[in-house]
Amino acid sequence: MNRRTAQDLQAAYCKLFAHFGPQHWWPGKTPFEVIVGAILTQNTNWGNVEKAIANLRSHRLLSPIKLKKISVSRLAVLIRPAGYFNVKAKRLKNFIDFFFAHYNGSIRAMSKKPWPALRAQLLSVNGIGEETADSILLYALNKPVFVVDTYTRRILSRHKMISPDSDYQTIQKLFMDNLPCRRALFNEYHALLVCVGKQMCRTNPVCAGCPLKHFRGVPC
DNA sequence: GACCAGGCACATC
DNA sequence: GATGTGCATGGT
Repeated sequence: MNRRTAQDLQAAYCKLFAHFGPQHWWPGKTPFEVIVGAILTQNTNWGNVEKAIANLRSHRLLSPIKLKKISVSRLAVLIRPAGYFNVKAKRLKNFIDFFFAHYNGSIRAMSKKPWPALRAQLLSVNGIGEETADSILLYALNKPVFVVDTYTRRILSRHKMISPDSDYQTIQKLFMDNLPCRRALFNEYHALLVCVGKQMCRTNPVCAGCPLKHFRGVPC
């Protein structure tokens, strides 16, 4: 653990939490719905994902067994609003196949697997990368794993806590080595980073009202 | 009409 | 190993 880094990460968290308050993530009704959302939200606005999930719900398809039975082409039509619908339909199906092959479609059974081993398994599924795997572990299965996304990288890079080309695991390790290993903290912190990231200007270095303004001597 | 959004896999060099 | 590209909708 690096004392300065730990202090900075904790200070940033406090600023974000004081400004935005609790985010109550992930916005999914069940662990399975969280997993579906994690795959559908890849490089996509969450609002579009909600439309796709609403379609699945209105057709009563938001269950492992129903998605197991549906064809990829019909699934693609239903998730169309989420974008990349052909790719994502295959990815959802890949996950479902994996889910039944290893855990008989049971969240409880999957959750019993030690998370480092489960993470490796998830990464072997075509269409599940590091962020999606970690989102599933943290938000669907309540494992103490930090999720790194575009916003996390952008914010830490701007405040000179990482170099812009740091890889996923380096950034994840920064958080996990320097914060208490608490699921609730990792959950809230990532949600808060997304929250501030959404309103952060990507070009203008000074954002009025940003809770991280001048954090570590950087305008915002 | 351009730009962007809570990535990932694959081809190419 | 690093870099580039395809995938696609909907909001601003």
